[in-house]
Amino acid sequence: MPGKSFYGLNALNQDSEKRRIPVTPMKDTIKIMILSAARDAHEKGILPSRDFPEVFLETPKIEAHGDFSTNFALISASVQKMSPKKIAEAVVDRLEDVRNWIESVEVAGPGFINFHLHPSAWHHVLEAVHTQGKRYGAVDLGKGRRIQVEYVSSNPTGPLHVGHGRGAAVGDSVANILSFCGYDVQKEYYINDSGRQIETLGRSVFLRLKALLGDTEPFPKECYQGGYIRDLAREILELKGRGMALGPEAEGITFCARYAAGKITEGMREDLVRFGVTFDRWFSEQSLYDAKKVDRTLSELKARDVVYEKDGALWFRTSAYGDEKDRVVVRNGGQPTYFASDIAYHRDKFERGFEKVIDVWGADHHGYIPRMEAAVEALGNARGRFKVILVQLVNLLRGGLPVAMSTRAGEFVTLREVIDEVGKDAARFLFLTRHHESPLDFDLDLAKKQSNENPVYYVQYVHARISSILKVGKERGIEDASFSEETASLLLAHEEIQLLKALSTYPDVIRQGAVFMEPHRVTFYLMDLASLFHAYYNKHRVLTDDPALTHARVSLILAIKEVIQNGLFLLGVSAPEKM
RNA sequence: GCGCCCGUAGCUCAGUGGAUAGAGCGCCGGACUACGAAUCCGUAGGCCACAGGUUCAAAUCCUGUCGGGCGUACCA
Repeated sequence: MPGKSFYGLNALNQDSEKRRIPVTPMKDTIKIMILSAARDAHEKGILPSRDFPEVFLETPKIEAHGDFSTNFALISASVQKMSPKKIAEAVVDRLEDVRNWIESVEVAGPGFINFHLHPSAWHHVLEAVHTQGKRYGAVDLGKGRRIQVEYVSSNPTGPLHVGHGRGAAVGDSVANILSFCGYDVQKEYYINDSGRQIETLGRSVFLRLKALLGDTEPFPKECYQGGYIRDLAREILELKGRGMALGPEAEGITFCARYAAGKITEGMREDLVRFGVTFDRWFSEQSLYDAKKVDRTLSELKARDVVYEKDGALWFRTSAYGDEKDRVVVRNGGQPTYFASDIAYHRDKFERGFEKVIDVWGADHHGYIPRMEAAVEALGNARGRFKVILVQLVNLLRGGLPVAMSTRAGEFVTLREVIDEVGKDAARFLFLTRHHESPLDFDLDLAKKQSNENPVYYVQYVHARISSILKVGKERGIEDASFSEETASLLLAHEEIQLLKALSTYPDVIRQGAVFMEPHRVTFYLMDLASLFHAYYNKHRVLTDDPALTHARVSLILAIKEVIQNGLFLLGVSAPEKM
């Protein structure tokens, strides 16, 4: 116990030590200032209650309201039974500006406390970015805890289309952000390589195969219509000869199903690699059956007494866990439903030791969420350990007009085609320019445009531009761009302070992106930062006649480059040196 | 019918209860003999769908209404 307080004193008293730990974001430091001022006011008997709310510090939209502002006094009013203004004044009177950051503090409006900081306060941000480098913004939320993100998981019955691309972009970026924030993340793809759909796939290919040999039987509507089915049939014909089509149907279908599913899965894997998405594991549904895990799951459900028989089928009492009705897990006839294997799959995930399990689903599956949550809970896992991220659909446009897509007719624009046409970077970035639950118009023509209409290049251009400046700088003999307190203090232009402020909020953006699992926050942040940089660039020269100022500015743009690169990486987008 | 998501500038969208609601695009007018003009600067544009409620404070939370999307299978 004595050690603890000693440590605290020690850390506060040594000025030089203090300077070496600018790692604490500015906001936290100011929050602590406010709290200790409030405590002090309480001890002096000015504030009656010692029950203080959490301090929210925000950056006001209006510059006249300061660099930071807090509603602390307002939300304390009811507890303290005092007017917000009086509380605010009591706090302001006792603020101890240990780091000498504060230029002025004022009580404004109904009781806001507004902080105006010295420009020098912001220079520490630059130090933080330089010392932390690639780790800048990496708030440790996960502390090494294991989390799994499962995404795409498209059935191997046809190629990936644009909608899957959005799911891939969102899932992959969420996984990246969580990983950056200290979680031990596993990226997984679930392959539905079993059941009725796969049988239909096999039948489709088998029938096309027979047709190749002159069979005139009409092709059923419920079969997969796409041209890729014929291609697969041709491959099989080449591989196995005519015997396959003429032999027993059941065997033919089974072979075709397995062959087609394997081929299609392989194709999806290749498309995803081109898209910059790689998984740690591809998990086969069939493997659950092979390992008897579906059976064992059903036994466990029986043991837990959450299933019952009715009309010859086995029902899961999901309604007892918030679902609107009970669901069948084994059909009349003994066939397990997909729900059964999904339960087994999620049981397996938790058995593998993940503390949290995230599924990224298309919005058309949202009706499935309550039953899956019910299942997870019925198996003894706390509700919060399972989360579904819903991704809304994508409307594909070309020049503002919708591109006709019909999955059933087999006419759709594949993800592969989109990547080939607009490029991986543009596609991934644009998929992340919306909240994932908001529908997205994806315009192929716009995605290709190398103009201000296309935000990808706007952000990447910052990186290329800075790289270019650094190159020129190097030619002029500027080698050292490391942080230095003396030169950093020369960064006093309004645009420079704005950039430093923007850099200081990056950790917050990342934290929110991780907590809410919303990568679009990073996208928007990057566009804002890019905008500030471009404005700065057009107004000020980085490479000047003044060596000290040049050094300061080079170290500033280096920090911007670092953050841009880092943010783009989290989105799965490259940061080019040249464009 | 019931459930979920959405309704914010002409268009596409941000906005975890805070002060005067923000971007981009589009329109119009400007800025390169200097580090990359894929850039920048300047105007204009709003009953945050509507009506109540909660509170010091609501685009944000609650209830209802209207409009759009999706779901509501012994399909996935």
